Amino acid sequence: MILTCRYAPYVPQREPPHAPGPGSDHVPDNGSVTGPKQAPGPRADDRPPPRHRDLRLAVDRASPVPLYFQLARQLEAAIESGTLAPGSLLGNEIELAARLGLSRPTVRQAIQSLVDKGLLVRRRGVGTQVVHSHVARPLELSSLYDDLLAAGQHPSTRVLQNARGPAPAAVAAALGLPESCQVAVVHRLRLTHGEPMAYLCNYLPCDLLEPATPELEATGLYALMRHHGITLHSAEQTVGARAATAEESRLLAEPAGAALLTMQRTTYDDRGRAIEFGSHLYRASRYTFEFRLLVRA
Amino acid sequence: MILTCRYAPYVPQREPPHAPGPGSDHVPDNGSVTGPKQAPGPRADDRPPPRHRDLRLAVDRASPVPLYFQLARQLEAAIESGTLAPGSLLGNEIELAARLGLSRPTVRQAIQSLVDKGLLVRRRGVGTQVVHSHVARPLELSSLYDDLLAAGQHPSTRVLQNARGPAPAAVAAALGLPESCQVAVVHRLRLTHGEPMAYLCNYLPCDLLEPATPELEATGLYALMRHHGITLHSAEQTVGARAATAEESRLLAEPAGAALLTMQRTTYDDRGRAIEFGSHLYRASRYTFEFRLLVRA
DNA sequence: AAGTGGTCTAGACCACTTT
DNA sequence: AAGTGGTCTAGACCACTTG
Repeated sequence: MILTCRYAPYVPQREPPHAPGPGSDHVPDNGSVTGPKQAPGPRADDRPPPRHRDLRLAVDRASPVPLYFQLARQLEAAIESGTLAPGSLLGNEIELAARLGLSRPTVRQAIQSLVDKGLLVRRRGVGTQVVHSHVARPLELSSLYDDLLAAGQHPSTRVLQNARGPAPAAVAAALGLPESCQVAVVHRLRLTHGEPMAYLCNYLPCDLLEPATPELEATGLYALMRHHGITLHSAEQTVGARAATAEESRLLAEPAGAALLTMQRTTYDDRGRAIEFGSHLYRASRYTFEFRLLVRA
Repeated sequence: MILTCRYAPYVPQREPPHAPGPGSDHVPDNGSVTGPKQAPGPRADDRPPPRHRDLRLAVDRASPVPLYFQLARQLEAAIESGTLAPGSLLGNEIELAARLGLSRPTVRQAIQSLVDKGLLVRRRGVGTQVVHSHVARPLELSSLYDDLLAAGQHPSTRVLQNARGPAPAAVAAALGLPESCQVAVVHRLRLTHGEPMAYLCNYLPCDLLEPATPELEATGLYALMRHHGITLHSAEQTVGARAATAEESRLLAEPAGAALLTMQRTTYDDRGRAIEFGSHLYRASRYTFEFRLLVRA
């Protein structure tokens, strides 16, 4: 997962016509007292980076996969495998294009997609190089959903409630529905290895989808919605923390008043309709939320 | 802020040559029991969307600002102001290009940047339309850093410790430094309106920067690093929750054992060097973390 | 069948960085 | 001065959606 903070393409020096000059692209400021989870590679130094002209690259024009995407995948694989070492230069775009028999814009599109992923860095007058620390991979795959369904976690779902009812005011507002409109109300307990992990309350407009309990127990809500032909587009999330109530601590098998990680989310489809509002509680003792933040200067 | 979950461009139907087909692009599955913060616009229906050919657009070729960026800004302004109503179609790219005297790729670049921001949606065979709910704006600006420094919050910083010391094992690992290497250790209390808000512990390689206490009290750590010529590139963050220790609750003026929001972060510069590790504690009673998630199908 | 976006080409000029 | 990425053009063909 990539959290892009702000957009601001290169702009020549005279005239600062819009906000995003240097000094306005922030990454949040954080910190406390526990340890990180893994060591990146050895510390990078400032030796002149090696060049790579001998990379084996080839595209298949008969394939239905877009050329730029084929190239991007090969470069990504080379970076992951270490063939393209961190810090090495990619060789200029024109040469790369010539070697592959592609046009420069196509090569640029491939490279740009990797820059967007944080695997490459482009510097004008210098070249394109592989980011030194390649910690990108593990984090790309991590997400709350993946964490819950991850291999070896043996996730399961217990449906506590699945009914139709009037939307609470806050939910109606989030979904853009009239007050007290009927919605599908789903309360679930998500377990891993049979242990409770999260308590999930979701609300869905009932003209869109009323999930069946067996479906809910067999899969995640999003997979279910996709299966019903809904195209997810975006979501707005708020993460916080609070102490568990008596009932919550009972449900989640936590001590009374334990710290819980909270998340509220409104999800939209590709037409911009709100299709779901969720209010979730995670056991902080077993759960964290990881992501990667990219600063686009 | 935009959290992009996964990349996978359009791929023709035969042959699923790589992972990201439908069904592999997930948004995390969340939820709990409080209310959302604001109502989006009225619920979108399925009326045929209006067309917009009468939008006033013009680019200035004498300006140093890239043409695609000028266009993107104008479109964004039109969306925000409501001139381009949610759901309205943009008119096809060719026509738009002709009207502006631009080439199609340039217009596409402008549109793509707004699609990346989540303001527009493109559908093949249909057209480009404005996302129905335009809640994007407020969330774009929100970030932990912005929240703390936001207008009206009167943020301030109290430096509790600013010294050089050996890196704890976990910190050394995160920064890619040898065990017990000397690092700059900074402990700060961040206040808003004179009230404690967060307790921030940061570690920096001392060959990079040793911040002066007055600097730390006058500004944020990132602004300070940028001021010293460091180019931020990316960060990896982990968000969680736990109960406060006795000392933490005292520092943050919270009751004993209160739930705190935790965040750990490693920041990298544009050469991939780890330039900072932070471990932060936020008062959950006053602080949440908001972001937007875009699903790229 | 018509209209849309998705991809691709083969050039071009400019701005920035380094030597 | 040389080399790099940043931007831009004017076309082209294809795949998908809708009527």
